[in-house]
Amino acid sequence: MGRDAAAISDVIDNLRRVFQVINDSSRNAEQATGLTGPQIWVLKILAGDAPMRVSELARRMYLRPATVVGILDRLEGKGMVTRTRSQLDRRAVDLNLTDEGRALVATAPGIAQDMLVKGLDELTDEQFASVEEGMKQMAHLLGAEHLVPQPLHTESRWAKG
Amino acid sequence: MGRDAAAISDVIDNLRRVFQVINDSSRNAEQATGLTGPQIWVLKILAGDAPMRVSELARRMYLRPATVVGILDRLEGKGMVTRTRSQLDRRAVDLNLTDEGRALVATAPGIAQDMLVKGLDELTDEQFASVEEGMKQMAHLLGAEHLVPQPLHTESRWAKG
DNA sequence: CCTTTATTGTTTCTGTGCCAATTATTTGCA
DNA sequence: TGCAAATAATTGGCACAGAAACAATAAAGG
Repeated sequence: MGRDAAAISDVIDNLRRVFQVINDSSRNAEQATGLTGPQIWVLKILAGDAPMRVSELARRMYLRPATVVGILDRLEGKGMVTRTRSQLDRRAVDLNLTDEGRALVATAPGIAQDMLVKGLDELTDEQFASVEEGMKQMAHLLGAEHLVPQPLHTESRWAKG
Repeated sequence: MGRDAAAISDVIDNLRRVFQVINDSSRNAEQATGLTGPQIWVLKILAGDAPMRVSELARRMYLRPATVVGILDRLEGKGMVTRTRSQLDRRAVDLNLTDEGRALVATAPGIAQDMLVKGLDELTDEQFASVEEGMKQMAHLLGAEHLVPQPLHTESRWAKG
């Protein structure tokens, strides 16, 4: 192989660091609010567009309804969210924030993607160009350019060679 | 903000794609072998350096011992791995592959990190330089460059703004 | 109208991941 | 030597995440 193994290792280490920061960010939010990352995520979405149905929430989070049901159970148990059977469609459930939920989401810290957006915005043109090109290459060499981007969030099982 | 929102969005979409490919890769391996990503990962590590202790395995996977114990339980149940109490240090456990485990790991598909390494190796110098610089920037703007890189693998709870 | 089909939310099961506490053993120091 | 501290693996509890199966309800079609 032509390329320096150490340089490749550096690239992958940096990818790992990106993961780690986003994980840590989620954990910090957890410490600060007593809620987990996914739970805060739900509150943020509902704060923007309540009432909302379970299926729509799941769609926005790129998760299965079965998964968000569990998260909603815990949020409901903590008094952050209410479930109301819809009058129009009795299969559906309308999700709403309680006052407490609204209060919490107002103080919840920004999460990793916010940092990413803000950080990218503050780069010089030259720096940004290298990030832009680098990520494009990374996606390309994994044959991933054609994929519809999925969430920055799902549980990732990264196997390591 | 000075930067084009669409360009930022593209960068983040590509990061998402990288995640997705690695997730999908893990799932494919799962389909092909009947074992999960972490389980295959354990076999690959043991195939390279058996016997090995639980703590060393956990260290290499950047996971907690408590976590790999569960994975080992399932692998042992499937007859892929053996646990033997060490003679030298009776607290420790020596892990080994069974013949079946060795056979399986030989046929298990390469996983995402393998693709990443191979792909990086095949880039032109110019392409590689942009990936290298781009990832460095990405880690930097998350304030992550000082971190000891953690696993490309742990469960990631990515909150999304 | 009434049967078929689709949608909605839920439950159950498996497999991760973390932390905190426990047990057994070894090490190291007074 | 003897006892405290460190270490190795495990256990139990919680929170996600996916897949599969399910009941209730709605929509569509003959």
